[in-house]
Amino acid sequence: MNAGRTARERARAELTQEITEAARRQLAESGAGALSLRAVARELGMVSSALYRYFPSRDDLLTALITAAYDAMGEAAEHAARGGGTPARRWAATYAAVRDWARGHPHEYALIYGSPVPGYQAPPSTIVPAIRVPLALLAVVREAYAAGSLQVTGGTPELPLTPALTEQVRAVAESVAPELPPAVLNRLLVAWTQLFGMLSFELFGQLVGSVDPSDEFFTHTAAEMARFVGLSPETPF
Amino acid sequence: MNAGRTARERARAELTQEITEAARRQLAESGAGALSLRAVARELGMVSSALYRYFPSRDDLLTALITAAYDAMGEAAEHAARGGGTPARRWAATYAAVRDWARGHPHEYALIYGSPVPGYQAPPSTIVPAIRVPLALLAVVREAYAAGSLQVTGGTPELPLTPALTEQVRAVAESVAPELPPAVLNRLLVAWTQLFGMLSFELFGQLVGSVDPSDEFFTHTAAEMARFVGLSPETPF
DNA sequence: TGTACATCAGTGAACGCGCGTTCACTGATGTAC
DNA sequence: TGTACATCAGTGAACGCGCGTTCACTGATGTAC
Repeated sequence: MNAGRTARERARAELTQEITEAARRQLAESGAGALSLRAVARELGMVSSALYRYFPSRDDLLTALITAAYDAMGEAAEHAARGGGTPARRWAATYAAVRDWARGHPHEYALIYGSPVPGYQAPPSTIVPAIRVPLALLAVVREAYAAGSLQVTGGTPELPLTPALTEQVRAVAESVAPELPPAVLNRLLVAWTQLFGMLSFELFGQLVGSVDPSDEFFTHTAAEMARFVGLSPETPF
Repeated sequence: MNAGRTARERARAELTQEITEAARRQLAESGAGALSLRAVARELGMVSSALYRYFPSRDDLLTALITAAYDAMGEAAEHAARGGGTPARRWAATYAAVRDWARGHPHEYALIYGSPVPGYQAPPSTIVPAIRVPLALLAVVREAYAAGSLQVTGGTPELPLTPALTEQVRAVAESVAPELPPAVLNRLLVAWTQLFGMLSFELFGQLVGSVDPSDEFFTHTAAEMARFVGLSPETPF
């Protein structure tokens, strides 16, 4: 029987959760600058050394936060990508979901897409949550491709990939979308980097004085990028 | 005569320069985490309080660094944009110059394009240096447009801007390129955000496991984006 | 050219602060017989 | 079911560290007459 063991373990699991939550809250409210083991302990009414029962070091707490942030954004993206309508519509919805999450959680966004935290090295376990957003976009493209509605060169005459780039992109495709032509996956990578460049510029204040507020710019660019990767606005799914 | 005044003032100017340089060096070598008034003073063999004769606070030193970083990158971009060849070639050269600078100065890049520094608010004086890169790209496009070699919709069928977006973009155009159609400037904004999204992803480690190293991807995307804004690869300038 | 005074650069000590981490400890929870 | 022991959570004090900023000061550089 593990009822006894469970009591202690349940408490442990709960408190681990509470610590992560408090840290997330502090990150969300005051930014990475205010995030520290001691501050988290203070918020929970514990002594700072007690946290070491749950996280062996500050970096492990950071990893938990980073993972949680990627997962939250990834989930929002996946949910939107699974929504209804044409592929172009779902593509745009995914863009919007990512932006909404980012604007709602600017400090968490900065933690994962801003400057690397000094002295911190993200462990490999963060890779899987980190690619949920691009995989959600990829899923939309794959379904359009499977349905035969994808315009492989996105309406633009072909600009051929070099052999080396083709090889690199093919290696990526192998593990995530073997059926997709490299040119398509390459364009998806371009769109992916554009999306987060646009978002970072908006959130980090780089757009002040140009397209700010950037709702219109964002929506239009989402549509433009949908077509760039080959999702034609006219094609119903 | 101001020889006397000059002696003191020259010393002052020199030391101000030395402080900025030491700070820049420390930022470049150890990142923003290691940057502090005290560390800079230490490197110069001064006592930390002495720096207050030159910078009223840490934030003013930060501003000097941010301005210097923007200017260095902007100068590299402008130089490349003024180079020879077709507009598409100069466009690509500008992309390459920006990337080279960023890779050569990752911590300075992170300072200006990464997460905002906690508690720091950039003063308006940083705007002018901050837009040197996009203005360099814009200059290339403007010349192509003036020469009549610009394909206004970049080879793709038109995706019309909404009235609100047109208005916003036109307002930007007014101050930097009144003759350019909003659609063109809008695409330039897309390219601009893509460029820095791609760069940040490369430098901040987001591309690990996909197109990394990203030389090929970067070069190809530069060409693709040149066409996206309407610079046809075939058109000599 | 010389003297009296004002300006300024740099010193050194101190302020109050917060940080991550270690360590010996108390007391509660769980386990084995 | 009851007792003896082991495990674990949380405490509180302390470690050594670095930070930005203030302040009264010394001594050098510059200025006015």
